[in-house]
Amino acid sequence: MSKKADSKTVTINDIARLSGVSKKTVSRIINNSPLVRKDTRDKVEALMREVGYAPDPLARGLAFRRSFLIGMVYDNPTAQYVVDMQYGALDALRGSSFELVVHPCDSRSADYIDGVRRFAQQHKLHGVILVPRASEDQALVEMLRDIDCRYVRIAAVPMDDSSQMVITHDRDGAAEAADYLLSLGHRDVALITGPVAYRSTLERTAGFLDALRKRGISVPDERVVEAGYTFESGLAAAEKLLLGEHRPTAIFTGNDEMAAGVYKVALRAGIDIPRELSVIGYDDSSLASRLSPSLTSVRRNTRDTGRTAAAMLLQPEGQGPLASASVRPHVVVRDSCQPPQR
Amino acid sequence: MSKKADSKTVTINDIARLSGVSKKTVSRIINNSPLVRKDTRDKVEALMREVGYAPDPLARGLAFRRSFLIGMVYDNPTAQYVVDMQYGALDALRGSSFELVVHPCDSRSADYIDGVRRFAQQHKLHGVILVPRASEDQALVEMLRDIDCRYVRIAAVPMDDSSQMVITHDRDGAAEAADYLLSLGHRDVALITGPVAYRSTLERTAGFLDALRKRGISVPDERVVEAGYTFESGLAAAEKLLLGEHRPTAIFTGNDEMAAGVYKVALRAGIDIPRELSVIGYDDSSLASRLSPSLTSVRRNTRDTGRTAAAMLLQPEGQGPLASASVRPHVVVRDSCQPPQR
DNA sequence: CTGAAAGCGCTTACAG
DNA sequence: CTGAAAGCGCTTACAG
Repeated sequence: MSKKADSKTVTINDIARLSGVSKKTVSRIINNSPLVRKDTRDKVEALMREVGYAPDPLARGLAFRRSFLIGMVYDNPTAQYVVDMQYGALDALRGSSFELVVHPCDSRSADYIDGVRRFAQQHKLHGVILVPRASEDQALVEMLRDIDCRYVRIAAVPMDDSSQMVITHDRDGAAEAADYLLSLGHRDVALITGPVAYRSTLERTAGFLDALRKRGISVPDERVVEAGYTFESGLAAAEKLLLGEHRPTAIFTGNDEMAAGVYKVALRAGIDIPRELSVIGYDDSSLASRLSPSLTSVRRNTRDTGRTAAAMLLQPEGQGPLASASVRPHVVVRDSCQPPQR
Repeated sequence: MSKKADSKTVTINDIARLSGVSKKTVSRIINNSPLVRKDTRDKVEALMREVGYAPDPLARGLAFRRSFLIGMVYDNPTAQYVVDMQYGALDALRGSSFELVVHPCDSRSADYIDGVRRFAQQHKLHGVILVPRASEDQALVEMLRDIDCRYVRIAAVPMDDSSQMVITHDRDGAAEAADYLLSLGHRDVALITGPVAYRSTLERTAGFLDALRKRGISVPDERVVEAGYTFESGLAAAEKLLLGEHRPTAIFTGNDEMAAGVYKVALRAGIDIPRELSVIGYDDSSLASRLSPSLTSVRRNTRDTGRTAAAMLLQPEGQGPLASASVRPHVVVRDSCQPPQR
C-alpha cells in the first residue's frame, strides 16, 4: 500500500536518474520530439511503463503556460444533445492526457462573454469547443482570439477558417426531410421553425423550402410558424397550424421537442398521426422513439460532431485540418409519416 | 490590446511589489489566512481587483499537489439526469476557482476503476462526485481512499460517513407514489422495477410495496416485473403486465423511460391512459410532460443533489457536513392517473 | 542527439 | 502579523 502510494510520486527526475539520461531527454520523449535516438527512447519508455510514470499535467501546464483541459461552451440546448456532444469529445480525448471541462452559459445574459473569458484565461485552457448557438456569436469568438485561446466552432455553415470549423450541413438535412415528405405524396406541408436568431433555423428553413420549391411547391407564409425550439413553443405553434380551417397534411419541425408539442395538440384535437397528419422532426433525439407513434426525424450525428471538434483541437498547431471537418445529417424513418389521405 | 494582454500576465510578484508587501503575505490573502492585518488585506485586495489579478490555478495546484478540478463520475444514466447533475454541481462551483471535469464510465467494463484512478490521480483532482450507480460500487470507493482522493457519494441510503454522502431517499419517493395511487382508490397495482443490482431499485421497490402493505394491500409476485431502466425494457415489462388475462388498474415504473414503454404498449393494445390504466413514473424528467397524456412522476430534485454534493467537496477538510446533506423526492401530479373504473 | 541552468507562479516549512 | 529561501514537476532557451 505505501509502496503503491510511493510509486505514484515518481517524477521526471526519477525516470532520468533510473534510465541514466538527462531530465531534458525524458522531457523530449514525453513530448514526442524527434531529437531522441530510437534506442534511448525505447529504453526510457519501457521504464516509464514499468514504474507507471505519467507526467504531471499541472507542472507541464505551468511550464507550457497552457493546461491540458479542453472546454466545452454551450448555451442551453437539449440535454440529449449536450450529453452526446460531451461523449463525442471524450471519445477523441480518450488516451490523451486531456480532460473535458464543461461550461454551460446563457448568451442572453450581459456578462456571459466575460464568464467564458475568465474560464478560458484563468485555467489557461488548451482550447474550447463552441457549440451552437454560442458558436454563432462573433463577439465571443473575437474575445477568444483576443486572449489567444484556440477554439473550434460547430455550426450549420462555414463561418471561420476551415481548421476551426465543424460544419453540420443543416440545410441538407432539412432538404432530405422535404424530399421524404414529397416522396410520400405530400403537397400541403407546414413548418415550425426555431428562433430566427439561430443560424440552424435559417438553414433548416431554407433547406426545406428550397427543396419544395425545386419541385414546384411553394409554402404560404401562414404555413411557416416561428417557435423557440422548446416543447411549449412547439405546442403553441401547432395550435396555430392545426386548429384552423385548413390544416396541412404534414408538418416538419425544427427539432424533436417541438414535434412532441405537435403530437400533444393532435391528440387533443383528435387528429390521428400518421393517418391524418404526418410529422417529421429534427435531431433524432431519444425522445423520437419514446413518442407514440415513434417519430421520423433527421439524425444529426452529434457524437461524431463532438469527436471531430475535439480531435481538431488536439492537432498540433499549424497542422492542416482533418480530412472531413463536416458531418452529414440524414432522415431516420419511423412511424410518424405516411402518404396523405385523399 | 497589448495592454490588455499584459494586464493578464500579472503575477503574485507584481501584486507584492506594487502593494509593498511580501509575496507570502499576498499568498496568505489569496488563501484566506487569518494571519493578515485587516488593513493590509484590504489594501492588497483592492489592488488585485484593480489590476484584475487572479492566481494561476496551475501554479497553485502544483504547489498544493492538488488541482482546482472537481470530477463527476457517472455510469450511463439518462441524459437529462446527467445534465441536471452537472448544472447543480456548477451552481455550487460558480464564483470559486474550481471547474467541473466530466468522466462518464461503464461499470460493467473490467478496467473502469483503473480509468477513474488515472483520471483522479493524474490530474490530482480536488475531489470527485460519484453518481449512482458508480456511487454504489464499494471497490471504486476503496480505490479512491487508497489514492487519498476526496469524494462525495450520491445514493438512496447512507453508505458512508455522513460528510461524504448525499442521500436521495428513494424509499420515501416511492412510498409517496403508492400513497397517491391508494388515495385515488387503486387496489390492483403493478410495479416495473429497475435492475435489482441497483440500490435505487431496491429502495423504490421496498418503499412502494411497504406503503401498500401498511394499508393491507399485498402485491402478488407476478405483478412485480424487473426491467432495466431503459425504454425498451419497460416496453417488454409492460407487455407482460398488460397483455394477459387480468391487468392491473395502475402501474408504477422505476423511472420515466420505462413509463414511456408502458404508454406505447397501452396505445397499441387500445388501453386508454388514464381512463383504463393509471401510470406513475419516477424522475420527473422532461419526458414526463412530452408524453401524452403528460406523466405523473416522482421528482428527484437532481440539480439540488448535484449542488449539495459539490458544495460538500468545497468545504475545508475536517469541517463538519452541511446541515442538509439529503434531498427529498415528491410526487408531481399530471394527467396520467385517475380513479380506477368500476 | 544530449545536458546544466533558469524559470513557469505559486506554497510550505522555518524564522523572526 | 510578516518575510527570504527552497521547492512543487515540468519546459524553454542556450550550449555543446
